[in-house]
Amino acid sequence: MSDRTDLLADAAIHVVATHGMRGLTHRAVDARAGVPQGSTSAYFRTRKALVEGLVRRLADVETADIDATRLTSQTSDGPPDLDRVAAGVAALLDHWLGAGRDRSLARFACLLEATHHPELRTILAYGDRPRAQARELVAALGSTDPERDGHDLVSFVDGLLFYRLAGGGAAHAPAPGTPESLAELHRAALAALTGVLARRSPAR
Amino acid sequence: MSDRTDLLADAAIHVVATHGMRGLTHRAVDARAGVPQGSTSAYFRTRKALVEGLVRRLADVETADIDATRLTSQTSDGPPDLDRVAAGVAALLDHWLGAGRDRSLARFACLLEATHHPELRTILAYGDRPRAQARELVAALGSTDPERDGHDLVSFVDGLLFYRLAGGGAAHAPAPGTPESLAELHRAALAALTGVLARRSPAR
DNA sequence: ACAGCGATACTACAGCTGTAGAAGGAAGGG
DNA sequence: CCCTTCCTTCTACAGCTGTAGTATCGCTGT
Repeated sequence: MSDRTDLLADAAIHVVATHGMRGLTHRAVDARAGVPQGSTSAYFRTRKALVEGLVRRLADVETADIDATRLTSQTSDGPPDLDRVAAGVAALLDHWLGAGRDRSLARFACLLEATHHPELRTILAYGDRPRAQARELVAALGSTDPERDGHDLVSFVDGLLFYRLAGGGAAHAPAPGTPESLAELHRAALAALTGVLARRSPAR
Repeated sequence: MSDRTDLLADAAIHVVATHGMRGLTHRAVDARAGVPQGSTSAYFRTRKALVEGLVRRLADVETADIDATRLTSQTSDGPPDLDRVAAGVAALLDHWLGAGRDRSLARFACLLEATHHPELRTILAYGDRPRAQARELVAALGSTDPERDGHDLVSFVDGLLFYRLAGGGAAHAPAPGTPESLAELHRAALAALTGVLARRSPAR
């Protein structure tokens, strides 16, 4: 994929994050990317192609993000520890809420879209990386059924993310990037992990 | 609100569920509702009004749903029991995945939309009923901080719902309405409750 | 220098969408 | 019986969107 393609796809992600799928038009992307009108239309001849390009880019960037955050082997000395894992999850969540906010919003929008466009779904699975990591994580923490527990963990974490992005009031939502946010997310992540792993040990 | 308005709003909900926010046009609603072209445009003069009508209807119907499912005092004899509460949550989830699927999808789409339209957010809070119930629930189960725990519970449950509607593969997803589905959801709900309440008792 | 070529930029146009206003028609009061 | 009033249906139209075709530019190798 060329340089221009990525630039446009990134602009498209921002457009979706700020104006929703409805706002995603060739011209809006041109405007956002600061390129002459018609460029997006030239690179992505149809709207379907544009959406697919956007999703593909999303998958690329977020997969890299996830890989960069080695949750388990982070400072690989010592045995896996619930608290440390929760801190890792919290850091990732904080990133998705702060710097990665646009991408998170775009991702949720695309997931919804994927409901009636199965081909998007497979791209948005991110090569199974999130779930693989979740499995790895719960397995390391002693899960008796990593497949199921990993699945649950991902769903809880995504729920947390969605809820803070678009759901509840701002009651329990300190600004991302701050220590308070990290502490809050750490607590919530711990709750998620605890619930998921409850059938192994009665938790701390 | 008149009879016609509700009919149109319901059609709009279905349109959003099947074609996304992007597919929500006056004419698409006309078609879906089986009314002559122009009707929707007459009842909801602008698109903004249409979306607001849709959201208001969503709030009405779903609030009724929630109120109908008295999770706590359901067969109010006996003390509140984690397992029984989980069963109640599972029943609600199953309803949202099955009969209420369209409404759930529309709700998520609107929540995303509400990110840049705050006035929708307040309507979609459903008069705080879901969170109030969650608070009530965790309080009855002995939470030391019902506000926070209720918040977490709602986010976990919504995550579960989103994930099964639009997220993961069909691995752990039996058809709604079946006993398997209820059992699966019961298990997941129990995990959510356990995690949220972990700091009170080390759970069953 | 220049022909060829790929990448980029521009333009055209058909169809869709949002919106408003006019026309038609049933219900109720006098 | 007719007039008024409200509800419903129809029509018009401006602007936006998706798409494809044409023009322009800059580089490459010869």
